[in-house]
Amino acid sequence: MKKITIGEASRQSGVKVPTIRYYEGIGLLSAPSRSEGNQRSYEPADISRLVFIRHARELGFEVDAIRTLLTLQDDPNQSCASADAIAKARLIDVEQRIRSLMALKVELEAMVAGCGHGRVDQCRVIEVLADHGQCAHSYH
Amino acid sequence: MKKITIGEASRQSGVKVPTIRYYEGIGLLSAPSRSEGNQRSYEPADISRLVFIRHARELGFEVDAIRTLLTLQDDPNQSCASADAIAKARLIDVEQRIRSLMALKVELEAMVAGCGHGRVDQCRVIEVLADHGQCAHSYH
DNA sequence: CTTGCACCTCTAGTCGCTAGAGGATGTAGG
DNA sequence: CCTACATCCTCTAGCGACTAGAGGTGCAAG
Repeated sequence: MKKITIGEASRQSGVKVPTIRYYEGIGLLSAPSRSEGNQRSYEPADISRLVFIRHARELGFEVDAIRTLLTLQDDPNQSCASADAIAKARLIDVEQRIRSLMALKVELEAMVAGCGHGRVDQCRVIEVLADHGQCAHSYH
Repeated sequence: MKKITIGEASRQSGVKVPTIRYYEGIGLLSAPSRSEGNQRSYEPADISRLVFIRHARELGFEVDAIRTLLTLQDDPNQSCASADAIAKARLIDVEQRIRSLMALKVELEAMVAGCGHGRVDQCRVIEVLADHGQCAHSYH
């Protein structure tokens, strides 16, 4: 039952101090009790919640999605269909992003390979950017 | 020498009208001449510049990087080493992003596959987020 | 001449934080 | 007990790259 300060909570959860306060402000984390001197005092459950949030953020889930996931976590009797849907949507998004980035990689490689370190008027980087028709791929 | 309105410039360049004004505001695009009635009047060169900007943005270049690329384009006597460096940095960034996203994809796939559409207390999505140790990869 | 769309400027909002000011509290050493 | 210093508090403003909306003007077709 020892009190966990915000700094300690930050160290244990890996979430920065101002970010913890920010999460409280937007209602992702409920306001903890306060010490005599008005300092936040966290409990182990809050640390778990912060780890959950951090992990979800690292996986690219938006704050709104995390809010939904957290309400699901709080009530384990619900169907997990929502959580499943959120994860699936995120997966589709990630797959799309990977495809775009792969195409982009090809294009950048061609740009860099084409650049002979001469003057700008022979530079493929500039040329490709100026004229979309030069693109290796026209995915965008 | 017909005047190109901002709407027409938008259609031809693929850059939205408010975004064109925004680019003017941040100095990416110089302020065009105005009509009698104070309406912006663009020239073909402006459209090219907008296409250049749009293309670079789609490739993920930041506005600051584009600013540099544009000054290079304006003065073709310079060495293209800067443009080359910008493109190379971007390539490295893209490769890193692809690696992260691939690892993330694996993790999301495991989550979604593990979800039996039952109740939340058996849901792998929630479980994995709550306990980092469950991760397929610990890259983050 | 009116209708209605496109244009104008300006401000404020988006997202997920991050930085800094200016002050209070808590703790360790002397 | 005093001082020094880290940590905490609240509040506001800033980031990047736009986007949305209010409130008003210009212009072209019917």
